[in-house]
Amino acid sequence: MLPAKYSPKNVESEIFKFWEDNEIYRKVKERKGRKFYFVDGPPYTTGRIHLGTAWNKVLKDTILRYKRMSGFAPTDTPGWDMHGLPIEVKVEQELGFRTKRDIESFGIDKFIEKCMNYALANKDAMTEQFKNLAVWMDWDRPYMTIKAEYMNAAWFAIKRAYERGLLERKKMVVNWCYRCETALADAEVEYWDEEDPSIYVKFPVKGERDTYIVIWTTTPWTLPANMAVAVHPSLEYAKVRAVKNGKVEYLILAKELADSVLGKGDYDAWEVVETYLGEDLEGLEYEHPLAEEVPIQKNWKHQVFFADFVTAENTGCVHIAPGHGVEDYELGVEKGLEIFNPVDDRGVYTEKAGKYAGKHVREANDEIIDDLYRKDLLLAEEKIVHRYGHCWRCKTPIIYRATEQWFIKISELKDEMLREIDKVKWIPEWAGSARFKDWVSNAKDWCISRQRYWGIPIPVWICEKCGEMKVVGSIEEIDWENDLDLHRPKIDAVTFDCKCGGKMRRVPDVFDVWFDSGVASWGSIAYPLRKEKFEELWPADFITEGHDQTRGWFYSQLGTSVVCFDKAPYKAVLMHGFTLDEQGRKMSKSLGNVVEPEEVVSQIGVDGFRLYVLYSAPWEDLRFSWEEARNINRMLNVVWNAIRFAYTYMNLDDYKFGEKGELKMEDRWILSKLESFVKEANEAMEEYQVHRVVRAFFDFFVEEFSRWYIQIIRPRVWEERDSPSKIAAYYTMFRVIDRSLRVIAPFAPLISEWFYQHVVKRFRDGEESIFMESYPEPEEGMIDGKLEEAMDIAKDIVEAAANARNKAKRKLRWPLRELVVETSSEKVREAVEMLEEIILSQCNVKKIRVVDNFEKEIEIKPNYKYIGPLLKEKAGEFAKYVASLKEIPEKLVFEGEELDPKQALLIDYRLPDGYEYAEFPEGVVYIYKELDDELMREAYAREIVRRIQEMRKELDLDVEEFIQTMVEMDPELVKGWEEYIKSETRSEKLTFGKAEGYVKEWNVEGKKVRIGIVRKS
RNA sequence: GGGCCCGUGGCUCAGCCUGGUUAGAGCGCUCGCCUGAUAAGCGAGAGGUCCGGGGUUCGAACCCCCGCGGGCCCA
Repeated sequence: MLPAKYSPKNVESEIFKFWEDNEIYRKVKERKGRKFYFVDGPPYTTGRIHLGTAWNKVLKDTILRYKRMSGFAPTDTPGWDMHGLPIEVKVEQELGFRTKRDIESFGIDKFIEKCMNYALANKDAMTEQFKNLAVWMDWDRPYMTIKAEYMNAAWFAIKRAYERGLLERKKMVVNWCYRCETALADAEVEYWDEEDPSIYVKFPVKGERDTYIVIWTTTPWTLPANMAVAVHPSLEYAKVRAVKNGKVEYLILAKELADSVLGKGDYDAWEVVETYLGEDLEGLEYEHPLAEEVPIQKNWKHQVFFADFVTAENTGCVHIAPGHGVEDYELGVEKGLEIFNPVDDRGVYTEKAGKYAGKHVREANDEIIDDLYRKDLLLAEEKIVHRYGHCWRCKTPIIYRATEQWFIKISELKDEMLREIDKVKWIPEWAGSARFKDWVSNAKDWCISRQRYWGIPIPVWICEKCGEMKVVGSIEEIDWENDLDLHRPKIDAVTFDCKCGGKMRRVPDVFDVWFDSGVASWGSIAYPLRKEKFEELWPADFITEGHDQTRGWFYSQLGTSVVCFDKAPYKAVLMHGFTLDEQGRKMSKSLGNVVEPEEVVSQIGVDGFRLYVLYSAPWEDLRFSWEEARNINRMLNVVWNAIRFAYTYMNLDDYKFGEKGELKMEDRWILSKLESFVKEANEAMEEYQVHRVVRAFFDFFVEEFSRWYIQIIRPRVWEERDSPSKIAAYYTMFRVIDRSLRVIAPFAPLISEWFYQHVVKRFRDGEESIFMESYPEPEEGMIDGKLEEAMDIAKDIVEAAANARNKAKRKLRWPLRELVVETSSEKVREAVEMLEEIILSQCNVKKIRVVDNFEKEIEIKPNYKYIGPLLKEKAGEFAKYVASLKEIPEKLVFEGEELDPKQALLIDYRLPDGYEYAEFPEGVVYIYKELDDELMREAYAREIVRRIQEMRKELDLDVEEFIQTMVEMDPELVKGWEEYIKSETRSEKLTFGKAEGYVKEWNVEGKKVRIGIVRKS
């Protein structure tokens, strides 16, 4: 016997042990197969996986298992993204560090060692978590971004970029984290709402008394670096005469914005005195508002320029600080302005900032506002809540700073990248054609340098003396001791001799970690250090990641790959969603709505978890719901019970698969459904539509197989040994179970393997593991569309009959004389003919009849509500006329007036006595609800049988055990059904008299009946 | 301001690409049933302006346009 209840824990522990003891994964992997190059998007080694990571790997595992069963030998190397700020930040926290200086004094070598140990430990912890989700990947041989052979792949890429003129060092305004003291890529900036000052500042126009240009900013701290003001050339500007406390000022700003801006200041009145276009303003000079506080500003000329990026918002005059804004910078370069940046790496003003030197920019805001106020240059001050960028790791608000950085010139590669996107198969299609293309179209040059420690060192050496630059494209060009020793600070000690006689030293930067993972498609197979695999496999056949990777891994990979090979590194991309909480919010620690994968697994098991996440469309976000998750488990339990049912009898009879017996209609039907299901699964998998397989599985196995097929064949399995009909049922059930399990095995590997070992291999020879079996392909010859359609109709009829019984209050246990199907459909007629036996037994009726028109009587009554107001006093006469009607007239003419019969008449159908009806899609079903004596006796017999069965159960008798039964009742009530009762209940003897043994008193339809049973030992 | 996705009973979602019976499922609810899969299982019923408005079409949840609401990303 199989366990009565599905216990995920027992199944899991047994199968995990079985796999391990027998090295099943290794054996499966050794099998030959067609190539399928899958590249694992490396999760960052944070130490714990979350729901989304778990979903991601389960999705990958399912596809890999499917591919293996389908004759492929997919690559399944897991990857780990191990460098970068997140780990540095963690280690810094552990050590209590606050700045880079803490690291330097601690020692970079020791710091790097800590980072490495931390990353390795996290990797191990996460590996265990993934293994516990039954993810089969090559865990003993992962690719790691910290390995020399991997770092080499990044060096190779940067050398290619250099050779193609796509590597550039330039001063550029970048996202800067002053806590981490490094540049950040756009992909590393997270946006959320932040409250900032919103100030309107008056810049005094040179040589014109009391005249000002009005600008607006949310970053007062950038004012010390102001170098210019920008206006839009074709926007209309105004000089406004404004009066405050009797004092007159002239303010220059966009005309259409004047009222709203002046309204914010304390002006008593204002009027436009002059207007001009933006282009007329060019060259207008002004004095820096903080020239006294920042004396260096006195050295430079400040004037108005025009620029197209200016919009009619705020004041229409934009404060330009080329050292602190991307557009500002570009304008600055164009106009030959000083790229003035008085802020250091830590976000602290340098000496150049005069009065503010030594202050942190975030703290300086208030002081600057005060100074402006004191100088009467502050027109208005407000607060604003707006989206502002933050460092993705330490959450510090970023600032923009002009610094020297290394860039990949994406701007020159964009067209090629966009072309490559079109060649990739995207699932869903819009992931590529819309979302990704949009990102790439707007991409700027990629800043790949970081002023940090824990990363792949940028392999650029520069001569101290002559500035000559050398880009190293292979680790073989330098000495390295072991594969983990290419990190800082060791690499910093490597120098080259320059032609000029000087020493070449490495630039101190490390790579953006997105560059690390960007080279995964060849780094993971150690190219170019080793060539064979690359030549055989590249590019990847398939990758899958979440939609956040649009600007992450999908992008970084495409960029590096186009640089190196002019080609996309992947052929197909499945973009999956995010896991959200039940309300559709992001899961986050601060909201306290985080659900851990382990928590889910402990409640519903690994297979339950996997099926749950694979149940909905992968590209949709997944709102996690406990209710839904448990629901999956209930369905799995039905699967369990269905297989257990089949097993019980097949096992009892020692069935061996092969014998087919005589297939009946229901057998042929479910076998047809099985092949339709297999077909659907294959088609869906080819499109990576995993959810369709899971849904089809539950539909088929729970709905069709368990709830319908097994229901129908139940009596057949307790026929005598060797009955051809019973053998046919066994054959059918086995085939269904065997093939269904193999279809669903990639999704629910543990329970499938368990059944394979305990059930499938009990009745036929098999492989050592279900994962050495092949994935079923549909045998289309067995699909019988007509039969499937007929069964749908039969189901509808049975359902309607149940409905009618409900109305007539006749339980299913009570047999009924007749079922009439009224229909005009030939298909229904054929279906009834074909499947009569099934309908009869499922409806528990003796006879079924199909008619075009059931002999019912109609009663026609006038609709007084309608005719009353129309016919007034003639209504009574009309009623008489209606009473004479025998059938519904097509035309209704009364007293020369034509009436619409549909409105004027109410039709009542009266069924002949004793009938009840219910509708079904193709007609109406009628049952005859009265029971004659003969039917009553059968009904009683069934009632008695049911109660004896329950008593057997209470005594915990074996299914096969015989008993003696005594019933205290009038034997006439079940006359003619004695043998039936005996055989159904395995009673050797049935007597009507004093009950002995285990005795119970029952109330059967109002009659007291005492039943006694004695077990036959 | 721009791009993308989503909006279907109380809840979670299929269906939409490829227009065509009376729009489905599960959960929940109400009422029943079954009892040799049984601390399970099954059925029926109630419950839907398929976000709104236009358009195309003989016909629109589905295709097109314009809105509204939510989410993500970008400015």
